[in-house]
Amino acid sequence: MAGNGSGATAGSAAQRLETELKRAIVGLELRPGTRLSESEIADRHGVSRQPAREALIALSRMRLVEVLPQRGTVVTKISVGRLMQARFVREAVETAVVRRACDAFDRDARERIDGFIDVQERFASAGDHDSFQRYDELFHIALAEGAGCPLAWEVVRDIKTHMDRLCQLTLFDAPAMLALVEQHRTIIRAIDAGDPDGAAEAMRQHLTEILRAMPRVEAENPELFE
Amino acid sequence: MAGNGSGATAGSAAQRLETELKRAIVGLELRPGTRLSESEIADRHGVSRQPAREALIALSRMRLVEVLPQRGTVVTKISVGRLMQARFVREAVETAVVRRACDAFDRDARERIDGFIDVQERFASAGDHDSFQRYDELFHIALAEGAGCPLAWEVVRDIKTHMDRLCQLTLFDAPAMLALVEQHRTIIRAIDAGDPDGAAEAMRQHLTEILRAMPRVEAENPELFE
DNA sequence: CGCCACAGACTTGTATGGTAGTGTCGACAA
DNA sequence: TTGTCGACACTACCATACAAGTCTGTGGCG
Repeated sequence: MAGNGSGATAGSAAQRLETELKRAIVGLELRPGTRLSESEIADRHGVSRQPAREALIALSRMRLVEVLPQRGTVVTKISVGRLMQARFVREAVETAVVRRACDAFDRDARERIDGFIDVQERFASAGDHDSFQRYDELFHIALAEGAGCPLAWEVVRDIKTHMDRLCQLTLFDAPAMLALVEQHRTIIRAIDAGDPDGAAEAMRQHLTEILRAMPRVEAENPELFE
Repeated sequence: MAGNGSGATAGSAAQRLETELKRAIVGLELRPGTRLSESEIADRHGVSRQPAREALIALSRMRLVEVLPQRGTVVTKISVGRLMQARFVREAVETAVVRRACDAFDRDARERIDGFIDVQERFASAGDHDSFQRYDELFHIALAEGAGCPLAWEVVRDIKTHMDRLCQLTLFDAPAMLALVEQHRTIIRAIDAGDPDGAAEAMRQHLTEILRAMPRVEAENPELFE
């Protein structure tokens, strides 16, 4: 209850550590290749080794870190190949979601989305990259929920995490972010119009756009890629 | 190396426990609603509570169990709604996979598949449900790998696990299993013919078929559903 | 007879000590 | 100089002990 300015104190220490480490990895405070250790993380966060261990195991499940038994744990490097596969899977799921959304879309979710887009547009104009990404996530969550398939979001979530890590390097400027917001609007317009093909195509372009800068980013930061 | 006849002794105790528990849950030896406990599992398998705990956490991530803090852990009941969503997501991913397979398909994987289907057909004729499912899994793995998207399988795997649990209740007879094998052949034929729409439609029907018995199964075993 | 309080036996969560395995670095011999 | 061997420091992994919360059953009271 005491105002958690930002560090949401989730239930268990393990979960808190997990979200905190995830944030740090996606935000590139922990750069790919960084060596971690249960003990160090535990000490640094003032908890025991057990929660730290469980957090690292969770992160290894979503391939944000790689734990090498009896050797150590490292932050996984960005893999172009895996990101291409990730985009492929995400495109398959999210285009299917928007297609379904054209048939039937939950009204509450539909209204929420308008608000999300508006707020996201403001953050985009302000160049607030982190808040922009937070509302981007809310948009895609509401899309899945509105289409009646929250499970789709659970599948997409981990994939999006990796894409977000790349986006941290892409350093979108305000116009680029505004363009992405406009793509969200295009998707929603197609859904409202009941145009499945148009919605799917808009989503496809949206996801393609996000990774377009990958070659440049890789050329500029080869040490972060594998 | 040394032939692991069946009880594949994976690396860590936690992982061994996880696969063993997963097998037991999918095989309905641990029925939905069963109460578990870290201590009991640890004792029963002759290890400490820690590996048992990690295994349960892993299973809770894929929603095979639900752990209620300070209260207990239960095997999740089968949810019709979630299974419908699961089919939706799986259909989205796997139809995309077969479409891509029509463009380019790895030759080694292609050859492996023929073998898988033949073996699976034999198990189907023999009415060996477990082995049938094992080769069904190998088929879908090879499909994803052959299409160059092993990540797609990782996404589908957990979903398929839940569908497999339902299939355990469906009690396919030999003709039904042979029909499913024939659907596999239809998918492959469409891929060989370079017919994306045909392949996708065949996959769609295949996945629809699997869940067709769900209403009957739910009516016969209401206590296993939520 | 019905209801409430309390005690005990559970549960998961956390902390800590000990173990086996791996890479590293330095001494030593060819 | 180079190749080899050995002690050491470090890791994740496992076992055990403790803490905190929840349900249950029971006994006393109204």
